[in-house]
Amino acid sequence: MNLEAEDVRQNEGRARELDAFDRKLLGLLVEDATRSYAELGEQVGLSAPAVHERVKRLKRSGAIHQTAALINPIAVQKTLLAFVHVDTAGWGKTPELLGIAKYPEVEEIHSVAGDTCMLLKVRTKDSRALEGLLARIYDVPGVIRTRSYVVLSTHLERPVQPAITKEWPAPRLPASSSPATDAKG
Amino acid sequence: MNLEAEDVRQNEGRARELDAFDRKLLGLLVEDATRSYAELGEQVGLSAPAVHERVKRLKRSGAIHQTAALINPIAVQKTLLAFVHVDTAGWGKTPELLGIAKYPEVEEIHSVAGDTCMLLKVRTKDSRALEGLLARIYDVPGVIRTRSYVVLSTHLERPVQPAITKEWPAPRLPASSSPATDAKG
DNA sequence: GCTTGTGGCCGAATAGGATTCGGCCAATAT
DNA sequence: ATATTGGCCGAATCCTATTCGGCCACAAGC
Repeated sequence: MNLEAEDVRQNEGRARELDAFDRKLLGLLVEDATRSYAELGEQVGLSAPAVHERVKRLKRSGAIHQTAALINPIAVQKTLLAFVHVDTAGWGKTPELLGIAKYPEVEEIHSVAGDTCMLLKVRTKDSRALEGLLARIYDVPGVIRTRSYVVLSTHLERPVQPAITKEWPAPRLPASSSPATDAKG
Repeated sequence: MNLEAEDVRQNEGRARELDAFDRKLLGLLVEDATRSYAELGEQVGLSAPAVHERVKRLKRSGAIHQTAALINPIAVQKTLLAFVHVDTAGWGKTPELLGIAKYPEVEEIHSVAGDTCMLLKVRTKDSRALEGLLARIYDVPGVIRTRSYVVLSTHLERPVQPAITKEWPAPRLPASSSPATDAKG
């Protein structure tokens, strides 16, 4: 789908605040992006064209940056998940390390504060492959050491959720109240 | 052939090996699940109905377990990403901790091997909210301590990739000290 | 070797949802 | 009070998903 040349108004950053409708739509689409506009409209109380318009805007503004099929790691032979902490000598070694993004086993690369410099999420076929990947990481100049946390079992793994907890219960008090997750209209 | 049993056939675990077509389709769909079957077919060299059939099978078998809209955390006010390591007293404290999954800020919960018991990926509005969440975690009986790694910047973050590195390059040998193995001019 | 059964592909036809189009209404600016 | 803008709705259109026969290749059986 190409944009009309006439109105090249790229209001990319122009995303005005999301309202309750947008939040709900995001929630539904994160859960299942194959829903029809008609069904979405039914859920939130809008017509299909109105929903279409909003979703288009959410995509245009970047609020939705991708619609992806999430695949079962087991099905593609990736049975080992690990988080790897990487310590580097000095600072600014980041660009070097980014080269490992070319391996499809690497899913995340973050710079973190704390006693480690970079944090990786990697998913490999087996421990042998993890070893191979670690070897590549050590090959990067400036890498001092790594610490790997191999995942034994995953209890929860989901995409970014649009909902936000408004009120955090006061600690220490075994509160009997509900978590009070999201805002609604 | 019992036709009346058409769809009751839950060959969930029956996923026979994925062939090259399936792999390619998975790759394309992870990248962008909104592509039409016609386009997918063009890319991999099959007709639209054939692709449809395969994708349906991939979903049925669980290879594709969800089709989701991936949203920009900034757009939903979640600017803080952190990984939290949780140490618990004893073993089997897991079920208790799973209760925090009710907070939409919690994206992942894993049991890991290493010097920590559980590993969480959490995304909150700000450090204040992270504090609130940590408080909830500490409220869980058996939680000894936590260590949080706050992400300063994310360089890569993507869903599970179907591709697998077939051959890991041999690690580079430390240059000077190598004996007379195979070095030549 | 030849036949039968099965799985998977294709092109064509149908059904269903995405997208477009006017028109209407409310809130804001003039 | 009136003009303007943004956003919604129902109806119409267009495109894509989905279905339907039929064809072909491969494997097991005679």
